[in-house]
Amino acid sequence: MDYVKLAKTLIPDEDLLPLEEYEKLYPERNMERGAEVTRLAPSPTGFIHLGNLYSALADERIAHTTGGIFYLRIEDTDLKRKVDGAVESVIRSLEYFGLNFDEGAEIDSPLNKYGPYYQRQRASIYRAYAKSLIERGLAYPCFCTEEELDKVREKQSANKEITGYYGVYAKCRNLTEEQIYKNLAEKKPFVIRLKSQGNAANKITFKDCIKGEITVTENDQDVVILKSDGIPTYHFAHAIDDHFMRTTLVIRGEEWLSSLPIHIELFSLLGFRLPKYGHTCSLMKMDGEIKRKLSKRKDPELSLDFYRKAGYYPTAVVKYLMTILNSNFEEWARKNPQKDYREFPFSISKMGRSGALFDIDKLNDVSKEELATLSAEETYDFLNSWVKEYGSDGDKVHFADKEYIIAVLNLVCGIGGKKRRKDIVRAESGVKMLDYFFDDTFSPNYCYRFGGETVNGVLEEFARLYDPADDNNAWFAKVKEVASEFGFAPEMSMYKADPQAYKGSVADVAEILRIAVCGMPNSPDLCTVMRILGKERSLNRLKSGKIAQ
RNA sequence: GGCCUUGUGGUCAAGCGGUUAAGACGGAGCCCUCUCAAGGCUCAAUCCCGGGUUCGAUUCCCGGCAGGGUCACCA
Repeated sequence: MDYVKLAKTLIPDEDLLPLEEYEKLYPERNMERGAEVTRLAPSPTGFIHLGNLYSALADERIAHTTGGIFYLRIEDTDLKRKVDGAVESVIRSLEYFGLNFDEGAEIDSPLNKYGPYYQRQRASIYRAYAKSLIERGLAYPCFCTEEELDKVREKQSANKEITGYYGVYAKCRNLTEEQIYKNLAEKKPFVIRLKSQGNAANKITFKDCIKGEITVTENDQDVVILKSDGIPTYHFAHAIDDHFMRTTLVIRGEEWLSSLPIHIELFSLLGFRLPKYGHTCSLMKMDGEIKRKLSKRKDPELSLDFYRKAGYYPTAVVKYLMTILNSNFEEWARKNPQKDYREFPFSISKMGRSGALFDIDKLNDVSKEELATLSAEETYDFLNSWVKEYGSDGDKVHFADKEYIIAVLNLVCGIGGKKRRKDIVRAESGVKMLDYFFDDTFSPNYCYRFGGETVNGVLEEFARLYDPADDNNAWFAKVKEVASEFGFAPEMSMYKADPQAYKGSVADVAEILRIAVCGMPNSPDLCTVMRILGKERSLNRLKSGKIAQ
């Protein structure tokens, strides 16, 4: 068969360059030894999720700890799934979490010499190589319809055979020249399939950077490389792009492991050197008794918006991911509390081999610790940025008074004090816990454990004694005074020694005051709370906290 | 179902022939204390099962079992 003629007929494009030209156009990158080129290659189907961030973080860390390049390529070969604005969203999302691309789609960089970074714009490269494969007798047109393919698949699975287009099932592989041209003349749509040279009986061992040694069987499937619209499939585009973009390390989800043999064959037939691969495990979740992959549809915590809305500090999410990515990260971070996580010697070989359950408790802990490293000013800025985007109108008004909020934060967080409080886990709940510092959001739960006479008496008496000029000691002395007056033990030790002799202890008196002032039995240092609230507001609350009789 | 892959406390996990089997989160308790938070201390809890190999297996081999992934003109 005249393959050259066939190639020309099938791919008549005139804008294709000789293959060597592409090699010259996209030369090997000039980099230090050991520098890795990694990439994030999402399809613009919507919004990226935690799993994407997880693997992007690995990509980014490896590229940037080795002095390499981290770039963005858009896999938009399937236009049915395209969503507008997705690319911008990917970039902005990663940026929010502190990950930046060095080059790629929509990235303004002088490094953009390996583009275009949208696969749709790279059609001619793919077609040039597909054409060459046809010329070499390594690819052929296939006229099978989807219905025919479905039928074959059904038959195969009924016979418990391996499904797919291979061996005797590869009908179009052996079409004669006449049949091909006849089909072409009839304008039958066709795809270009790889004429696989492999044999499924052969095993190949492959070293994955994350999973270690794995054995796979050689590919014998005549996979589609060019779809009927002339656009390549993932497999073909992957081989071409990662070769010409000079990717050294492909990090991708483990769902790709099973198609690795296809890629190995493609790289080999195309004469490209195989990049290194690292297949990441997926983030899992417990669904009742079942452990399963985090799902876009079922699990809101997979969406990155979830973390923004909930007000997780972006670095906290990243650090949480780091703890899963490299389990020695936590220990390192503990030893180097002042260092940026970026200084951590990230290692791909330390990545886990099996899927980790997503652990929100752990995230909360990391987040709490992270927030506790911020100054009052920084905390304000973070909370304020959350309020601007997701807060209520009331929150916005509250946050306009920066001075007041800072005073509150200094107390709530114990900033500047000897003991740092770690109350704020994330912005949403953090902002909410500030509610009682404002009259319009103060919603008390008067859950007193004493009767009206006692409560009202304590409240009235304390209001009479209260002087905002008092320091903590003087303030507490007054609480004790009130305690004695109403039959409570002024010292805990006294109460413990003889509980029967008292109505309760100072702690109970403080609780009464706290419930009146804060609307709940727990709060940070009450004396300071009252000082922040101011005399008038404090006194009002002592008054309105009384039990109606 | 075929193929690939994984199995250490509830979770993330170190350890990779001999260990009192780290650490962190979560849980329980104690201390501190005007409450809460923080902090300090303590405790409970793990090598999937069965065979080998070996003086000795959590570590190596085989077989079960249980998870996970994948079998498209989607990526």
